[in-house]
Amino acid sequence: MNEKYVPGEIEPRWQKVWADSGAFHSEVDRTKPEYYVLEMFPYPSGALHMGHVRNYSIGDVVARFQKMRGYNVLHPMGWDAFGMPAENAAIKNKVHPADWTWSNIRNMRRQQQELGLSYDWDREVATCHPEYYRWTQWLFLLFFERGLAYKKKAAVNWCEECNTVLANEQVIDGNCWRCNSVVVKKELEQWFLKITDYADRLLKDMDLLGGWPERVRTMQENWIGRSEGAEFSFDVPELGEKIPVYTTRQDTSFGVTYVVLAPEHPLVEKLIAGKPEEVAVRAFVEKVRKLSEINRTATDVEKEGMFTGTYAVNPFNGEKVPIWVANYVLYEYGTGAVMGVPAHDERDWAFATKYGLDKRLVVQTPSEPMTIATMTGAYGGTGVLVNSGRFDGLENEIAKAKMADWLEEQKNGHRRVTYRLRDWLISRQRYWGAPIPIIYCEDCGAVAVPKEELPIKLPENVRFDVGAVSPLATVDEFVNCKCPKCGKPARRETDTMDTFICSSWYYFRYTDPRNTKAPWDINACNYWTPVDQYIGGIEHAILHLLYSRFFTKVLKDAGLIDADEPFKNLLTQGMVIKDGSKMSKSKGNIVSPEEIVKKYGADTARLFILFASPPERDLEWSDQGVEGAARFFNRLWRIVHHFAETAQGAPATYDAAELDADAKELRRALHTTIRKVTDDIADRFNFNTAISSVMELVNAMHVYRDAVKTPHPALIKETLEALMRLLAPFAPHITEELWSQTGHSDSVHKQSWPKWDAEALKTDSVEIVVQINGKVREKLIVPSEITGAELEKIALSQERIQALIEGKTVVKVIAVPGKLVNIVIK
RNA sequence: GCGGGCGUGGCGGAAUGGCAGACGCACCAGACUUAGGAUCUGGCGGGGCAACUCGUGGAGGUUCAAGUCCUCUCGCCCGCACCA
Repeated sequence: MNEKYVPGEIEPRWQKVWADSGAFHSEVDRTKPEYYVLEMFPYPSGALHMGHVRNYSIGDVVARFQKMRGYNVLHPMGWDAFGMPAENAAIKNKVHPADWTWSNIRNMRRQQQELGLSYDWDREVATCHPEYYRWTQWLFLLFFERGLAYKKKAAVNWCEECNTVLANEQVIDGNCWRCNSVVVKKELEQWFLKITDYADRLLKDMDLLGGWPERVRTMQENWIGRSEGAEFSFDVPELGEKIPVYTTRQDTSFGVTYVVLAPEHPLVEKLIAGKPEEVAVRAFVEKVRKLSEINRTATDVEKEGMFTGTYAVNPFNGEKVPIWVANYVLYEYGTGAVMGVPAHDERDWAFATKYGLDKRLVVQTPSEPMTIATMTGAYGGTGVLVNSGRFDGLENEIAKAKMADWLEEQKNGHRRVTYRLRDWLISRQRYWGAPIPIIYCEDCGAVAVPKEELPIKLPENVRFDVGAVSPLATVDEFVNCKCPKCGKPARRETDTMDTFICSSWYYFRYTDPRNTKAPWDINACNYWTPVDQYIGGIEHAILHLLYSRFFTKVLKDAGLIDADEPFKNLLTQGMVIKDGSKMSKSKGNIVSPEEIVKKYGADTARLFILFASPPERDLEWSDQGVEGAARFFNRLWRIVHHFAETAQGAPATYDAAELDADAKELRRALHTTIRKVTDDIADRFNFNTAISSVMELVNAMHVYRDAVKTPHPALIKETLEALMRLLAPFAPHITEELWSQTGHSDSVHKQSWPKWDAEALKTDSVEIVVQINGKVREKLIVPSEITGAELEKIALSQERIQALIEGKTVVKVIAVPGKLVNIVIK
């Protein structure tokens, strides 16, 4: 047997054995319960970083643990391989994006394999492979057929740096999610997916996501942003026009003192035509439109507006109110026009105050009546309606419903639900993505490419430095084609799809990755999905996780899957931090996983990462902590070797009742650990405490070693075997090696998860704390099965306790068997 | 502004309402050593010689008993944010 633990020798050897034997390959097996564990597939940027290592280490523990528990585990890995960095590399270094991407994949796959992760490599997918994006295109056509993909001209987000449009979800604080440069608005014709059709279901089905962190659910709820209100119109008699407004506070309609439009509103031109205000308003509109999204919408921006010179009529009371244009009204939300109720809306209050507009109180609090004169701001709370004609005296919540009813009766308006969520802009003016399979024909319009012609492959010889147009537009052989409907010469769509489309369905593809007839076999897919445990970073809380939910619902409607939701349970891992901030190249605080593996081994890297922090929390990297993990393995190695001979040939069973006190104690420690590790992994993913309890077990083995001359062979055998199995999901190599060295011919990873014996957890005696008024005053060792009444008697008879309660009145005694006695005295 | 989360030793972090600080790191002392950055043993929240006492951001409360439950409050992080 080897005297020293040399991970560099052990790890590659076992990795090869596992790969050669197909140890982690899985197939549909209906005799077993299935478990699908998935880590978010990476972008092949070049090399793994510690965040990846953390992500995969967590997933691997879950996968290996569930496998040992008897589940048929699906644990795949792949590549989110389309995207900008490959194209930027092409421009900068004159490498083809495909070459750059595939070489990165090779390198990162090797790094993953060196971590000993239990992936089924037979199921690997890469979104840039034609056999993958063929189905991305097929799915696009499915959306197109179902009326869920459409093209429209709109003011869209444009990143000057990336030379492409962005989805709303990809604009973070007014900046591009990728390159962080300022996003501008451009009027362009683009492809959208109708995610808004699913807004309500995306919201409602949040109930099915009990296994998701509260935080992520709330973020999605906020993003979808549902609000209930009413839409109705103000007449503009002099023009014969109507101005529809959207409000959630129709109960305050009698408090309207002005109406205000977004500068982009198409009615503005008509309203100002021929008025003295015309020139000034037009200049104002131009000024506002030029502002970037962030400058336009920040709450601290001063509210500015102008009177249009025209008036509108409030349908509730027939009153004439001035029509304004203001920078704080968003054209994209609601109807792009708002009723101004200064008394009951903070923004309106500020605006009315600034421009001297009227304020009228219509919701009153009868207990402490307010007046406009004494109010210092808008009142947004509940109350009773006043100054509201026939609605006077109603509770405002009731008035809301009554006034909506009235609008509907008058046919001048209706209830309306509005969402903040916008349709998903998915076309990109870039090369390295899945081409949108649409052909434009002069006669037939936008026509779907016939499915049998998929994939529409990316041409290889393309110039990438063409600026703000899609590189594909410059390739004539690609662009020119025939209309599938009428056969006339036609042009291909030259935009590619947002990479988030590719990643919205990859977890379904894993269930049947080599299917050439369909994106997946329905039966295989339904066997494995939904994903039982998904693991990844919080940065995808909205983007990827919302898009995937949307895709899943559409695919369910199309009959391609049974699941309502893609990911049953979600674990959002924390970041890896060093010196107080996230590891990044620019901060120069990167620790290379490859170097750590080289120096200490994969097991040590994994153990440290799992031990240092619970998975959801940020993890502070510590070189000394890694040393500690390595030290633990050396200690483990030595104690296993110390006992190996004792265990050799020991009987498989023994009579626990015959054990001496030291042996009993070791056995108790062992079974306590089995229970703790099992619960920690299964119930709460607290790998850090699971590992610490294994460390305690190893400490207990040292104590046993020092305490006895002749260790109990069968107990030692039981302990070693359980120890190896408990640690196997965390440290697959060293446990496999020690398992083999202690005379086992099969893999430790094929063993079943150890079970604890409840009988072994029992102790003959327990320590009881005796408190007086909640303060610990004495500790006793008593037989474990002692009752509360007996406990109380013993506690009170203690000399020390006697002395302390001398002369006082014992008010009450609480005795908790196995725990404590609390004596309350006065 | 709205929503979510987090505040515990020098550090990472433990604690079904029941001995606060498990486990590990760092540190200190000792052993073995020519040597140790290997290993082993012991110590390690503050104050106090001790008995004891204070201590989980702060202030109240519930309870025999609170890091844990409730109310208020302070600080930090994250998300959304002129969404009508």
